[in-house]
Amino acid sequence: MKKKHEYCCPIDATISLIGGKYKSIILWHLIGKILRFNELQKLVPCATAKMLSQQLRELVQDGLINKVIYPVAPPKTEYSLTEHGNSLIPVLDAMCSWGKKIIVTS
Amino acid sequence: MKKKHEYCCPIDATISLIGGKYKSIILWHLIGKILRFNELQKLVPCATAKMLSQQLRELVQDGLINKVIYPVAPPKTEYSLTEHGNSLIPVLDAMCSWGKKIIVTS
DNA sequence: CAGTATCCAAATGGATACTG
DNA sequence: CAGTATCCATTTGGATACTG
Repeated sequence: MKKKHEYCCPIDATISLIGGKYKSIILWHLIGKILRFNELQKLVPCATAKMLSQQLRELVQDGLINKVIYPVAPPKTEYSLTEHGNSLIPVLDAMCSWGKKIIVTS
Repeated sequence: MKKKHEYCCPIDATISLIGGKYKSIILWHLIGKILRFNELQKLVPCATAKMLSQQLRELVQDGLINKVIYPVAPPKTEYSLTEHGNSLIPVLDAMCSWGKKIIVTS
């Protein structure tokens, strides 16, 4: 997902940030919500814990989501969309609408 | 890009069809156009010929693009969006708009 | 022109076990 | 709870050479 060279087009830029296998799914679940790690695990059952934490880490690095760690026992973390992440909502909505159509069709 | 299990959400379904590294870029270039293989190669320089033909084949299989082979010498083929492919335009547009924004910002 | 074949390197992803 | 570490299998992707 990281590219050092220049993008060949705007779509390329978008894909390089949200093209990860589970990234758009994670972002979609975070729209208007604050979720903890195990809540995301339940919502994205197709991703293993390893994959989930990896993708979350990259999304944090790319400034699309916030991660807040509460220094309590047992550990508690919360993930939410940043402003930048919120700007993706139109993209996620379009993907979701199209996905719904092909699910009922198939 | 093929999944036998059920999708965990609509976004998942969309990703499984257009989540390939170059698929959305190819589709975007085909909006309102009919392009030949070598034209697509120039437009998507980040993809090798192998990758391009592979992704095109999958897109044809998934019913998103048409491939027309003209029985002439030298060989000539043309790729275009199907009706189903056209229904993706809102998704591609959203991805493109967002990509433009992050390119100027970065 | 429009690809395919082959070989190989790198990235991705899953299972299991473990930690603060 | 919220992860990380390790190992390993699969997938992806690039380079090069070749074909109808």
